[in-house]
Amino acid sequence: MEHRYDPHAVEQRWQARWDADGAHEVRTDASRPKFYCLEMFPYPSGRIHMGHVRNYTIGDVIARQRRMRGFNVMHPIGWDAFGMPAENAAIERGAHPAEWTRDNIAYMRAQLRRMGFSYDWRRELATCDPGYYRWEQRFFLAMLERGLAYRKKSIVNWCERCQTVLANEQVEDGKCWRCESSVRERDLEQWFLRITAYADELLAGCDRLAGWPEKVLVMQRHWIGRSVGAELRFALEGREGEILVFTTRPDTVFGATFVSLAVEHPLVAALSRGTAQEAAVDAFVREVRAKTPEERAEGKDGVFIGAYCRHPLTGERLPIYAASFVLMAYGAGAVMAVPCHDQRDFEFAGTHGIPKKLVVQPEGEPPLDPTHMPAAHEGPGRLVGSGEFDGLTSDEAKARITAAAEARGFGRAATQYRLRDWGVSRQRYWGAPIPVVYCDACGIVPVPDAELPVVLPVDAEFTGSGGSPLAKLEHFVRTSCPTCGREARRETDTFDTFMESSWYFLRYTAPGEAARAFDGEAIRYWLPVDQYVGGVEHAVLHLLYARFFTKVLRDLGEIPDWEEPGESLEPFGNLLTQGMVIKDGAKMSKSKGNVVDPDYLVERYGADTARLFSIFAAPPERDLEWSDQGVEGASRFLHRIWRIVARGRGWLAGAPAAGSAAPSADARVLRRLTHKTIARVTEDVERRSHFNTAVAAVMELVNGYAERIREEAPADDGLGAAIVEAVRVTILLLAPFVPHIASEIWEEIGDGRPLAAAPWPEADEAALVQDEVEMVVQVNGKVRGRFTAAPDTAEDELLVRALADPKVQAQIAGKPVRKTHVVPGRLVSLVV
RNA sequence: GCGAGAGUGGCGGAACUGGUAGACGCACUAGACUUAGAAUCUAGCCCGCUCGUCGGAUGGGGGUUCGAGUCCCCCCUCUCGCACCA
Repeated sequence: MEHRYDPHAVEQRWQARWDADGAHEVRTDASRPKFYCLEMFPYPSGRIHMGHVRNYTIGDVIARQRRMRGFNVMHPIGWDAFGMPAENAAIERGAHPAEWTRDNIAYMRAQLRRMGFSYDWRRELATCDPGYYRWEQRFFLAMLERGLAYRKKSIVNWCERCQTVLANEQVEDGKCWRCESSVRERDLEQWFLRITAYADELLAGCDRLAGWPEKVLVMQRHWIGRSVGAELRFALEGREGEILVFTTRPDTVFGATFVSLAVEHPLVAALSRGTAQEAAVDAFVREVRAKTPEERAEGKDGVFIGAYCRHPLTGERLPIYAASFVLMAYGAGAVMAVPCHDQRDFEFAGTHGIPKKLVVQPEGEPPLDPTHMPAAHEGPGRLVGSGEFDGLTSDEAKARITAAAEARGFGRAATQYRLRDWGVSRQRYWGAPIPVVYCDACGIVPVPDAELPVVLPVDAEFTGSGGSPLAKLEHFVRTSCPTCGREARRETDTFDTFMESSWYFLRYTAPGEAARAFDGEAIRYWLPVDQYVGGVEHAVLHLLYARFFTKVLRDLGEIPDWEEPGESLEPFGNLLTQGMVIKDGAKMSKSKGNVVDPDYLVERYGADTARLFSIFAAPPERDLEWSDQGVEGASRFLHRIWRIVARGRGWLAGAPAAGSAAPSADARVLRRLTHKTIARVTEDVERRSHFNTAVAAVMELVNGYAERIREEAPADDGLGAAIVEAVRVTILLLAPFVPHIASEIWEEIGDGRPLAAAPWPEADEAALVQDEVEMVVQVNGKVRGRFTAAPDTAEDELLVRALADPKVQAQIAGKPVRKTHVVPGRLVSLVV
């Protein structure tokens, strides 16, 4: 052991040793309990950033601690290697996306190794590898066969800058989630995955995810957005046909005084044609469709389309409007408008002079007057003006009116979701090719399994304009139809990269398998992921898609079901969403110029300091404010431990003296601190995931014995033994956080076994027992005195001792004590 | 607007089920060591004063309780998510 702590020498030495020993390689072993610890894999952007350091340190602490606990721990890493930055680099710098990605992976892999993360590197995978995405192509074709993948022309979110389509989840505030430019609507033929078919299971599964943050579950439930109501049909007046609407308020149907259609609704053009309104409707539709989604969200505009429909129950004539706020993509793209009981319809009716009809009267309130209501009444109540349904509560009426609609043939119960099917086509090069062929004679033809993978060709040109480079590659596009053999065209779109990240955690269980996607035995053993760690920004995107994919793969028979029969199959048992790394009040980003490079940290202080700082500065789920001085503090703590141990190495390394018959009070106090610390750290790491307080507890322990370690052993043998125990425990408890320095010190003063084989310490209950506890005496709620007593002192006795305190007597001042509370081991409370 | 979370020293943060508020770290102050500095060690470090085992203090106001940072009600501020989903 060197006199002075040299992090680089220590870290290189142990990293080399772990590699040589295959220390973190794991195999499926049914005889041992498993623990699957996973962090969200990185996009190989070039270099790791502090967010990665934090994310992967948290995961590594958990992985290493569970290993010490005896679990067979799988801790894998890989690369989310497809995506637009690689293509942009090609356009800007001429580097091929494949080379750019490969070089980035090489650099970042070296960075992760220098951090000392305990990955099983044999399981490493990159999603741009054809050996990976070929399975995805097969899953897609299986989905196609089952109708879970389909092609349709639809209005899509188009990002001009990225020249591609975006899923709804990738549009934030009307802007592209990656480049933040405005998104426009565009009509395109796209491939979709039928995630809506799994809406109910995805929703039900949320209730079983007890190990997820409530906030993420709330976001997912809201995103799925299940609403129960009815579909009702309103017959057109004077011609064949009807308007289908979805409503969650069938109880208010008698209050409908008009019907609103989305401007994209086919009946808008059809019904207005030839009427006096035709020109006005055309102009309005053009105006609205030219708007960006956020512009469109501003007002509640609309126009009468010159046609009427009939109320299904009263036969009344209702005008039909086209309205900007009605969404074609939700429900039937049409709504029955009930001004008195829906605020949007209320406002719309006001500006267009449409009558309002009250049909729900809130109970226990004076009757509402539709002509003087300041706002719609959207709450419940009893029905009025609704014929045979008058007097029913809203809830009763919902059921009765829906039943009536069904019986009379103008509607039925229906459920709608906010969730839309997942559009997976991207007009980009650097992604997995979609394995289908278009044949003039046979239509859409899947690429036969034997011809998979459809490999992404390397010889594309990257100009940055004119759409996908793949479409310009004749030798790729021109192919023959697998069915009829005639000339055909390949699909030139590639998959959304969220496809690859939706199943990588399954592939880690059998990374080298060339003949099949998964090994069922391995899946059954390792899944679900016991702890998943990643950024909250994926609360709906990645985490919803991955849950969906897991269920689909089960239904396709690709993976076994590891849950109880009838339960939703969930991939991630526990989820920890870590906060962002902040500097000067803002997220670290190149554009803000507030980035701290992990390489600099590791060079200057070493990986253990970088790890310790990112753990200690804040609890994991909260944002972490960067602090140069905080890093200094972390480094100082490691140097301090080194120094303390180096000072006492002469006697600390010897075998601990067996506990002498009657240890001194000093020794007992230190032993108690040691075992209290074990209990606290274990609780913080395993149950609370409060790694910052776990480290603080170890620091307290060190403070408790540091000054007693001199070059010479203390004269008190019992104390010497207690110190040796305390130091060893310190190193064991720190091992998951700062594994290099812990290994080095353990080699010097450990119990002879390698640290890798040392178990996590167990708190000794007997050592925790206190001889005496400090009792507090409160008078009228204020602390007025203290005394010490044995923890098992009787309550009567404690009361007597409390009253004997002169300070307490002074406060009581002869007044009668009206009430007493004794909490043994804590306090005596007196009221006068 | 709706939903979720959070407001504690100069700073990051502790206080888990109501029981000594401010653990741990940073910064700061004084002292020791040193030619000097760095490093290290020792002590102090919420505010106030009449310097006491004193008074006040966990965004503001009220309540429950012997006792509230913690529970309940009202208000203020901040962060995040969703925002015409019929």
